[in-house]
Amino acid sequence: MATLTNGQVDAVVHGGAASTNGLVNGISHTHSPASCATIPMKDHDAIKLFIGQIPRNLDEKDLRPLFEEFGKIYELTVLKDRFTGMHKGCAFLTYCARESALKAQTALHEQKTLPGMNRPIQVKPADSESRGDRKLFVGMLNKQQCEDDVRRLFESFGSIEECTILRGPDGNSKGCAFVKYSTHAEAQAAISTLHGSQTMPGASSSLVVKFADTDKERTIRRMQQMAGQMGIFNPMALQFGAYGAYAQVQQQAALMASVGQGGYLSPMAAFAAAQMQHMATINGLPGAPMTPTSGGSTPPGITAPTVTSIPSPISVNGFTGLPPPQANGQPPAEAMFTNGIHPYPAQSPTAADPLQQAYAGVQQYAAAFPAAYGQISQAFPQPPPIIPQQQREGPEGCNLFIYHLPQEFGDGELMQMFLPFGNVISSKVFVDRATNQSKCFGFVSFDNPGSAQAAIQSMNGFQIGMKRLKVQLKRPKDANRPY
DNA sequence: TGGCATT
Repeated sequence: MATLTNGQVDAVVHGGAASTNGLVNGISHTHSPASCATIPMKDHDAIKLFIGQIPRNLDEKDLRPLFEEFGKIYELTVLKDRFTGMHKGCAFLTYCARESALKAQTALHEQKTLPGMNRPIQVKPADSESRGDRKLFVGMLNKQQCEDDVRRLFESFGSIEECTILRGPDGNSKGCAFVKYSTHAEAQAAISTLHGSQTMPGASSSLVVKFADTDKERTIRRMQQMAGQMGIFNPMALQFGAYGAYAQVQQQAALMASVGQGGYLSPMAAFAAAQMQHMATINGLPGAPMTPTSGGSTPPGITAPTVTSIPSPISVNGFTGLPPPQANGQPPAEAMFTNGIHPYPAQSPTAADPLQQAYAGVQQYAAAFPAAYGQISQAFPQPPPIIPQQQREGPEGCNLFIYHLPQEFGDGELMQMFLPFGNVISSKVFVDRATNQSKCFGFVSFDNPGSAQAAIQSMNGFQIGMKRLKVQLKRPKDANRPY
C-alpha cells in the first residue's frame, strides 16, 4: 500500500464523497457488495464516526484495512488543517451500513492504541451526528413561565427528555429555555408549529423556537460578544467620539463619500458632513474636541496614571491580541471582525480574503491604539472592566428614544452619532425580524442624565438627508399601564 | 418606545 501515491488515494476517497449527492436513501440494501465498491451507497441511518488518536503518518489508504474489517466503507476522510494541509490526527468515517459503525465502535473505541500514540483510539459518532439536533432553544418566553409551563407547551410534539429555563444569578428567568426531545423529528415538529406562533404576555416579540447552538457556535457567539464589548474602543468610534479630531472626521467623510456611486452620499458621510458643520456651530472651534457640555465621563481631578508598561497596545480590556489561526479552522479574528466591527471597512478594498482583511484590520487597530490609549487612560484610571451585556438600561433620565433615523443606520452608526455627548452604554436600532430592515428608530442609553439632556438639546431636530431626528427621553416601560 | 437570551 505504500506504493500508492497520495494522488491516487485522494482520487478514490474524493470519488466516494462526490457521489453522495443525489443518491436516493434506502436502496443500499439492494446493492451488491461489488457495486458498492464503485458507487458507494449508505444506509439512510448511517452514522458518521469520528476517529481520534490516529498517528499522523497514517493516511486514508493506511487506515482503510483497519476499518474495513467491520464492513464496507462509504467514506473515509483524514482531517487536515485548512491552511497548512497538515494531518490533524483524526478522521471521519462513514460505513455503508449503520451496523458496521456500531460494530467498529464496540470493537475499537478505547480498545487499542495505535503505534506511537499515548492514548487509545477514539471511535464514536461525530459531533455532527449527536449535535443538539434534538435540543431546542426557546426564546421570548414570559419571564414568569416555569419549567412545567414550557413542558405543557412542547409536550404534544414528542417526549421531552429535558426542559430547563435559563436563569440569571438571581434566579430570575432570562425568558428563554432549552427543550430536548428524544428525536430530531420531534424537535423539528415543535419548531414548525411553535416558532413565531404566539407572543407571550410581556414578551417583546413572538416565540422563538430553534435548534440550540452547538459548542462550536457557542464559541463563536462568545467571541462576537467579546468583540461587541470592545465597541467603544474601536477606532471608528473614537474618530467620531468625544475625543475625535476634526481632521479625522474630515478624512472619514471624504473616504465614505468617495465610496458612494453615482452621486449617492452614504448616510454616514452625509452625517459626518452635517456633524462637522453642526459641531463647528456649537463649539465655535472646529478643531476643538467634541466634548459634551455636561462634564462627560472624565472624573474631575483625576490625572492620567503613570503607565510603566503597556505590554501590547491591544492587551487592555482583556483582549491580548490576535490569536493564531485555530486548528479547527475557525480563526477567532475572523469571527470578530466579520461581526460588523471592521475597524476600517473601506480601506482594504483589494484584500479579498476575509482572513487577510482581519489581519489587516488588527494591524491598523494596533497602530491606531497607542494614541487612543492615552485618551482612554484619562477617562479610566484603571483598565475598564468588561461590562456585562445584560446591564444595558441606563439610569432614569439617561435613555433616549430616537426616531427618523436613516434606513441604513445600525447600532454602530447610532452609537457614533451620540458618543460626542457622553458615555454611551448602549445603542440599539429596532429591526423588523421578518425583513431584517431597520424600523428607523432606536434607543441610546447614557450613564448620566446630563449627557442625555445634552444629546436632546443638540440632536433633536438634527437634519440628516431629508429627515429630521426626533430625540427625546424614552418612555418608561410601564407608562401606559393604568396602575 | 428594547433589553432578542445559548446550559
